[in-house]
Amino acid sequence: MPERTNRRDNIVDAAAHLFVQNGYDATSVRQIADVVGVTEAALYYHFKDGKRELLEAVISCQIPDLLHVVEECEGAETLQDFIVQFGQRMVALNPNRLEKLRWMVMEFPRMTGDERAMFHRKHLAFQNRIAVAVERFLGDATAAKTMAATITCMVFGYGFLFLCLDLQSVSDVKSDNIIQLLAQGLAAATR
Amino acid sequence: MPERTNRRDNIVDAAAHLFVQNGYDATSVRQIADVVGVTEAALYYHFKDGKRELLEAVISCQIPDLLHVVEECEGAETLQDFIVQFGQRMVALNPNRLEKLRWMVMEFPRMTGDERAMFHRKHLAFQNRIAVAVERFLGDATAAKTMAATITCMVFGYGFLFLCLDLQSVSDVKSDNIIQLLAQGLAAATR
DNA sequence: GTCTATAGGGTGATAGAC
DNA sequence: GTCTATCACCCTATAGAC
Repeated sequence: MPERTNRRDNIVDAAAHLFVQNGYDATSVRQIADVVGVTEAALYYHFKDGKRELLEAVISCQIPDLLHVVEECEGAETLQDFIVQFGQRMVALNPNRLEKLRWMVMEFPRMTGDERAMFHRKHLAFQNRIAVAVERFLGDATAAKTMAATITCMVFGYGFLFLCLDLQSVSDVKSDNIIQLLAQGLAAATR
Repeated sequence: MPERTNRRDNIVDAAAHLFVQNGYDATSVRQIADVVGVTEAALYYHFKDGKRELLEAVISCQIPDLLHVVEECEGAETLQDFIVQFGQRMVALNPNRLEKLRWMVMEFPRMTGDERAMFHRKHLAFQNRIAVAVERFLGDATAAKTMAATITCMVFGYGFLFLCLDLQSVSDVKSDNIIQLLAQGLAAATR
């Protein structure tokens, strides 16, 4: 394995881990080099533009891909069932998916236009996939888009508040109850 | 530690602004001192424990207070009306309220248990106030709590995705449509 | 490609004069 | 309370040997 792995990729992986864990500013190039097991100088050979180029590389490979979560729910037979399945799968996601998204929020102000556009493209693809999935229950494309946006706001809002900010440790409201209420409501709103 | 001098408050204000704007790590003590118009040494006289104590002071005065938003909606005559009013007021909030919350998410991992508890207390007060406000439409305290949690997830999710991550600039879904859909749905779910 | 060595500057923090 | 002067350390980045 050591022979076949690309050093550049190793560096990006290490940087990604440290950036997400401690933040870009709190992570030094030295720290990254230590984790990879090379010197700083070697690192600057691979990334001529230094730390910022490293950030760029990390951003483009750290945008979480969640399309598969939508796919897994496409067998649902009712809108209510779809929302429940989707919500439960999203909440059950590997916690480091959320860590990555938290980090995106954190670094967003320092991203370039291109980097932001990359994130937007990926997120819109996700949201559109949801819209397509729910359109068969609604029949109307515009309504489906609004529905998809509503569902994503809900799910990410829960993630940020209850998981990132650890509200779950002090609130007795359970995610299942929120999901049930939302699913029932949104289904009822379309009848 | 006698009373709070005026200077001390000036320092906290300057630090708060810089921390929220650029992040804790990217802000130097020197920078803060420059903005206030004193030297670093003077700053260390007021905050014996240095930069970390400064962060502590900033955290405790930066947790956004949103209770008044709930109060302003308490005249609503139906649940649907309440949600619409509340959602619109939240979206219309001064953008720097959201900046502060974004910053809380950013710095959360480095907060102490006490600092997190302070945030949790304040947020739960907010959420409970919503629960009390909607209880008259539901009659059931548990259902009101779930409803309050759902509404906050929705509103903060919109804030993070569409405002912090600027999804509004690339999505054609408008906040009003999301709010309307949610309000209609949640009202319908209780009938 | 990777190393050693080092430049050049910023950082948090302190001592002691006023 | 505020200053000047200074510390020891860490940072990003580069030059040149191997």
